[in-house]
Amino acid sequence: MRRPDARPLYVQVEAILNERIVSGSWRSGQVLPAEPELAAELGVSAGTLRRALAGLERRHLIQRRQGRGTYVAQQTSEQALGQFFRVRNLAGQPVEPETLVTALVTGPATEEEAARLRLAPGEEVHRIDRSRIFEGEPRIAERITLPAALFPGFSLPLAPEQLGMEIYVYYRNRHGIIVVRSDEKLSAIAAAEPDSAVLGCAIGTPLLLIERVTFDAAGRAVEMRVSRLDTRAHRYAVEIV
Amino acid sequence: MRRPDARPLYVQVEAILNERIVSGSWRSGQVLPAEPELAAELGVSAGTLRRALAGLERRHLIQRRQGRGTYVAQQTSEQALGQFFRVRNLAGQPVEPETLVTALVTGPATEEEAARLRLAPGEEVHRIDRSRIFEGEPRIAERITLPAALFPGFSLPLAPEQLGMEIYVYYRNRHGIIVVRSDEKLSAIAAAEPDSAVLGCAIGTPLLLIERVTFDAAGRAVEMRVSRLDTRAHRYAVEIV
DNA sequence: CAGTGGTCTAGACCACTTT
DNA sequence: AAGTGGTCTAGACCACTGA
Repeated sequence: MRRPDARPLYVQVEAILNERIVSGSWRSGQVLPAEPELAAELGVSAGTLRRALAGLERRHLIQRRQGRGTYVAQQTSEQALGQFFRVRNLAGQPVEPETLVTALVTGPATEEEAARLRLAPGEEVHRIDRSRIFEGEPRIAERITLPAALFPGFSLPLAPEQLGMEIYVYYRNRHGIIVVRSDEKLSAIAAAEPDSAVLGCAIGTPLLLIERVTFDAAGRAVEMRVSRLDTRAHRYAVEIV
Repeated sequence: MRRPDARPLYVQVEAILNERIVSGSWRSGQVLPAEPELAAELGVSAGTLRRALAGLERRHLIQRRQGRGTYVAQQTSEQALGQFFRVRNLAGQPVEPETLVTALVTGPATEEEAARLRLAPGEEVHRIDRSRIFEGEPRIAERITLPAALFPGFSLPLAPEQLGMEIYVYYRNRHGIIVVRSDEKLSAIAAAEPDSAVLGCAIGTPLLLIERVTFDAAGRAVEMRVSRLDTRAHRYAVEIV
């Protein structure tokens, strides 16, 4: 293989395969060609291909299973990937909260949303407000903002109470959006009026504020999420993962 | 090489090298034997050895430099490793605070310290209280607890105001303590009296609380750190790294 | 059983650093 | 120039999966 490109071969191969996944040539859940076959097609040795695949696996873009094959990653649930903090109980077990979607609207991005998501002023976004409920008690108030251009038709099937976030994950898989990185910012704030209503806490209660922007394998900002956590009870531990 | 051990060879090799670093056979900053030499000594191929070295490098236990050699990792400053959150200003630049050590005492571990650090009841610990100062304003109040057994003679040169934490890093390197992992717990609390005095904020101000236990390459709990961050100003972003 | 990914080896050559 | 780690190849064999 001629190499005017200065990057190592395995890096180039990784980029090629990354592109196939991101562009949708290879769909979520699809099985890749066997290693010798792929190596022949790309004109590299098996070892070089394997090194590229290892990189993709480390970034959770593919899943390799001995004896079965290599698959494009599927993000079937929120805890698989794209969830960057986790709540555990004091025994150390992960706790899965219920989710209640309280609003789902589409409109032009605010100034802050546009800046964080790198959108042009006035571009449309979908906004999802939801609360997350632990043992019957709402502990997290959350707003998710998505660029409408990346999730076409997203807001049409409006039935927030029932659907939870399944459609969101579905759209992500359909549109080649595979989350690989997020920028996070932490702080503590006092609960204001709307938060206190959702979380059932007094105004002024200290809340853990997590502001997160998430990027996909193509480098696009695909989600902005602002979470307010009521950690009063100290029955749970919040960790960043 | 005979293999009653079920683990892959490269995993075994990695464990052997890990042990040499942890036990102090290879000191911090020391250069390792060249790859062909090491491979011959261990009776494995160069490829297998390189795979083991890659694992150690991923865990930051060694540093490889093309043309020069492979070195045991050196944790010369706190930001190198062993610091698990980072403060940035709004331009995204990392901000390095000043450090003021306010107390340095040695005594028996509290119940909580013993539990977190996995110590027997009554074992001695060193306790360091310090505040971290950004642009002249104290923003973090922090207590570091170290098992005295791992840091012998640590408290002897008592000059808290001047020394900062250099001695601590020095001791870590000397005693084969290389930090590789930490458990973290996040929450928000209201500032109590002592915090408000250190941080110069009103009682009740929301503070970001980070409780962290750090482990070294040998799996020992080597540090417990409780940090209270005043994020009021919102001139900084806190991220977990 | 055939087909897959996982391990391990041996050797050639390249790129970087220091003497 | 000599020595180091980095890349790339080719091929043998092992371990797992599913028909």
